[in-house]
Amino acid sequence: MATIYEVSKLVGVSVATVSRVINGSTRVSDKTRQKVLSAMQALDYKPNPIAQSLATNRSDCVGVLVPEVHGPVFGAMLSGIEAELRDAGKFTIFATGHNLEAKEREAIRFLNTRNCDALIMHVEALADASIHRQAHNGPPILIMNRVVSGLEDRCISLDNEHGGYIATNMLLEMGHREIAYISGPLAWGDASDRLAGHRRALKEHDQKFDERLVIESNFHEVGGSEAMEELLRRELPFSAVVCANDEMAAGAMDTLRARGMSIPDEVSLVGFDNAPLSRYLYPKLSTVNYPITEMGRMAAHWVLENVYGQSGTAIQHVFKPSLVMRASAGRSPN
Amino acid sequence: MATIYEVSKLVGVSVATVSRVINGSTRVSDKTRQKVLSAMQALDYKPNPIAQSLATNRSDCVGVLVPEVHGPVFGAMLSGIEAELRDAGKFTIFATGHNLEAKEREAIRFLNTRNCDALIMHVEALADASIHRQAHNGPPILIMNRVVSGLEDRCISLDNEHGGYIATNMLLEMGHREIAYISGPLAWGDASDRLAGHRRALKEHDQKFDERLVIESNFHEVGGSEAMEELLRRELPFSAVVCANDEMAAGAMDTLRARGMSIPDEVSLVGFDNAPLSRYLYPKLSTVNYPITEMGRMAAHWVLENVYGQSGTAIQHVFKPSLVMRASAGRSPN
DNA sequence: GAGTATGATGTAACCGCTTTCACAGCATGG
DNA sequence: CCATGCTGTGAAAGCGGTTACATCATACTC
Repeated sequence: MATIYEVSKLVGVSVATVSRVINGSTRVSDKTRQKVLSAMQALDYKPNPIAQSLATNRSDCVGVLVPEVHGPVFGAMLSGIEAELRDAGKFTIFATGHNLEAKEREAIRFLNTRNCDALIMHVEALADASIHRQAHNGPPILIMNRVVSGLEDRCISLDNEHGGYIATNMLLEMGHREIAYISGPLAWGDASDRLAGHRRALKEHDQKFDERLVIESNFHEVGGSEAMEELLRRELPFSAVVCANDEMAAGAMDTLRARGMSIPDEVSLVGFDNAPLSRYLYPKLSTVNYPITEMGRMAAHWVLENVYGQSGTAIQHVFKPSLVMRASAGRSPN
Repeated sequence: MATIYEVSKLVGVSVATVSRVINGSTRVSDKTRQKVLSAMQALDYKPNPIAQSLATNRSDCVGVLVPEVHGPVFGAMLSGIEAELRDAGKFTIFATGHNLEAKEREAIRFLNTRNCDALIMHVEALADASIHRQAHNGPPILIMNRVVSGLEDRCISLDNEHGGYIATNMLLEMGHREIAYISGPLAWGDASDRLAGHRRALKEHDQKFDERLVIESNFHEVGGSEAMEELLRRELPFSAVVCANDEMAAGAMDTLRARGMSIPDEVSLVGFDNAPLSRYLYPKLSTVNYPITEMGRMAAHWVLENVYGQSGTAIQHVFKPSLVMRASAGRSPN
């Protein structure tokens, strides 16, 4: 690889001048700039990004911390981030945290050693305090799907309460009255917000909330399946079930089918996330769309603006979910 | 951040000695090493990886080029690669190529500018010649899911022919005789290899191959759906269908259901990939497992061994797919 | 005990680029 | 005609490490 010295030698100027051309500094005469540019071309010169990083203390790398790479949500998020950053010539480097505090902490340390210019993180287990610490010591951070108080302007999240609301509201408007709810772990903000939305919808329709129709589960397929079994065991009437994510809805659907219950004729089912799997279920799952790819793009935008000083669109911190109607939810049989 | 100079000053040795301690060189006395280590600890010193890269001409970054991040296959692959590399302290940085030649080329150039120590790439559109060129000019490369002649030792791939064989073989052993086949684009090696396996199985069971029972489609759900419609339109008898991937099987399943045909009682269905969606379909899809995560891990292993000189397991270049029996395939009704 | 191999450490060049500061040359204004 | 202010450029000092080579004890050989 040619170096900046060879370019400067070929043109007969100093490396400083070549550097100025590379970085688009205005303080170079047009004639010199042209000569430098053609020399760069002739030598097929490309600045060494490592050396640039060392000199400028920037790495052009953005670290992304996700629970998992595969899986519907995070893959889509990474995808949005990468697309946006690459357009801007920045590199995405990622690590997985598996929703375990130790792993998340370790992943952050790992990314920190790389001198990332910014960190975009989706952490579940890490305490707010740790996030604050990272925010104050390390590079700028952006937090996905979580609102950390005191760092609201660093958070990009979904209005989960609204999502829970529109799911239940739709069912109510279709005539359902007894609506069961399979929740995620209520210690997690998104799960409890979704449930809160559900409760608000009930309240607005003057339906009283019955705790016995709520099962706290784990966001996994098997959990959804077991939760549905538990619901049936309780022998309370219900004509619809809201699941706090699509995977649990898939499990619930399995259980209902095993019992020979028809969806949506006997029981309507609504999921949350609009994950790819929701389209493959039978019947296709009505669900709440989680615009995770756009949220990823937005995160990248934030970084481009606030870290790399590129001006762009206004930042949207809170995204609104919307309903996706498919076959699994219908009018109440009553 | 503390630098190596501060450490050396605190201990009263030269930076060379500190560097030797960092890099585990043996030529340091135990006493000195201890002093240096505790000074490093005291100052919370971490070597600057950028500076190390500049000095050693290594970046500790491995570039990964995938068609997409989301989607079942590539997410899982990335996942395997990342897990393995991170354990070794190496960074994964990725770019997407979208199976378009221009994008793939551009992604490689992009990764090249980052001085990756190695490239792991899953490219579909790029011609063999371009791959050879990259192999000879850039950093070491590893090619996933494709066998490039002359670079066989740089390829990690699935025995697609075998996969096609076991799918059809299983159906034959269950008594099926007329077996239709929905293929991917035959211009792609994996698609044509799978079909070849199908034909070999037929031949070994003395069944003649009927071209009219084969539809070339596009690996997408809608394509599978349309292909199934076309098959039905041809009004040839068949009791089973092999689909060259799970997505097309999902589409085919939709069509069959829309026609009121029961699976597997009237038609058995087999997919390929063992993608997550295969478990969500109803009935759950019998399919051929594609051990993509392990293949990703293996790719990472190769890099660790051949680029970073870590010794490890033997490299397996060709992976064997295996059958995953679920509900969508049963005995022939005849 | 002189000669020599060996092991621990220091010196300084180097990796490729950025950036501060100095300075020459030239136009401007009084 | 001289002080002044710009412009374009170069010299050189970093950025934070690694490493070839030199140096100096020390241990070993005979």
